Amino acid sequence: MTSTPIADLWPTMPGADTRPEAAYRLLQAAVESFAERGFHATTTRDIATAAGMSPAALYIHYQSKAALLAEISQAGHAATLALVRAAAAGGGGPAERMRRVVEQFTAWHARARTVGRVVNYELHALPEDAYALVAALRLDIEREVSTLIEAGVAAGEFEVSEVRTAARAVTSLGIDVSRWYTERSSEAPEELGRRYGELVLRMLGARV
Amino acid sequence: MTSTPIADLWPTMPGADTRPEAAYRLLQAAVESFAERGFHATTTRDIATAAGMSPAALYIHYQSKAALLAEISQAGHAATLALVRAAAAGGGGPAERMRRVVEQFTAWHARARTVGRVVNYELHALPEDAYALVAALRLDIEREVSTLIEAGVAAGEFEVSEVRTAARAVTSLGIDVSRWYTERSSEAPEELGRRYGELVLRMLGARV
DNA sequence: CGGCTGACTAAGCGCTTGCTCAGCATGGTG
DNA sequence: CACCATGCTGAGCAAGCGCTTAGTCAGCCG
Repeated sequence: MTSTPIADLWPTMPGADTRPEAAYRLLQAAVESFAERGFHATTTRDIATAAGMSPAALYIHYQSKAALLAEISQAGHAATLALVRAAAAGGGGPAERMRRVVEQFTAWHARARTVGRVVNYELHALPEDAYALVAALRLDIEREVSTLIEAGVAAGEFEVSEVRTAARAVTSLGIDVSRWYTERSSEAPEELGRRYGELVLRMLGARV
Repeated sequence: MTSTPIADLWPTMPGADTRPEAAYRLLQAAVESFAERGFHATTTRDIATAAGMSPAALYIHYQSKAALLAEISQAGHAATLALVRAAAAGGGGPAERMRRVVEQFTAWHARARTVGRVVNYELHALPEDAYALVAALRLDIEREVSTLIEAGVAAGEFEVSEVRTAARAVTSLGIDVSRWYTERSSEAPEELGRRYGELVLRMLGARV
């Protein structure tokens, strides 16, 4: 509810955004419902009612209930990958860049936890072609983290025995935030990000 | 499939286990289905067929589909809590005990990943009374970890700024293993446990 | 103004769902 | 032998599902 609205995930470039406002409302309602009850427990009537329409109106804007999920999942994954790439590409050494990645990755999963839940826990409900697309994006995110860890090891800033396991642990920590974080959590997303950044750097053997 | 069968979660004390074999088969089939497709996407026909029976036979052994889920979730949580308590209660200092907890907690979520998925990701589908019971068990697990961290800080073995956040991170790492671990994962559950134990100790500021 | 278009609804179709029930085979007991 | 409890099946019910269809209506263009 107070989490980042879905509309923030779509590019708002002038002219590029011709989607009718009703389609956004449906998307937002779908995110909320899928996150709370899961894809299969959500009915098209739930989504349509929450968006203030009749069930039939949904099919004017989307081909199916699964198409809604696919759109949410793809946009969510694309946004996450962009966030990680931007954080990793900034200035500084590997440790500084890793801290930035974890801070933002974690904060995103806390702030956009409803989208995050759909993105991370409704993969199995995706149609096969949408799944393939999304799986590639997930691999890219993991690779970005792995590359950063390798850079840190090469620079002598990290001490890691198994890069893949460490990369798994780092992304895993962030992803799981979307499972347990609630609006009643005591830490603000940014504060949680800072703390997780600290924990991860120590985990990677960086002198902090 | 090659993950720990559900039967291992029930006590096999002589005399205490009067459950008919067919009930175990249903339980096992339900775990497999719930883990793969989720509770709501699984039909009673799926479960019954996988157990080699007609749909009606299910209702001789369990009151409802939800009762099957409740049984799985409660047994799974109870087993996890027992595992954590046993690992934490063994000999050694806080660091040694924490290493043991993480090793076993992690290995369990890898080995029993199908049960783990149901336990961690189908909570929302539980009837209210079963949910309350299970939520209490989850709190106990988290408290066990928090207490151990506090002991480590008091003994000067850990250096942690926020105990609750650190405890969240530790349990979070283990839980998320059940999401991504597959039988094709390169590391055996025990090896993954050892690596995660190492990472967590460094995260907690222990000199290792 | 008439004609058209695109967003929307009321009604409901075909199908699947969780669950029920009457009845059948089996095996132990008197 | 009769009797019955146990474990199960085949058939099927009521409810709810995703999605379709026929039709309404506001707004724009000439």
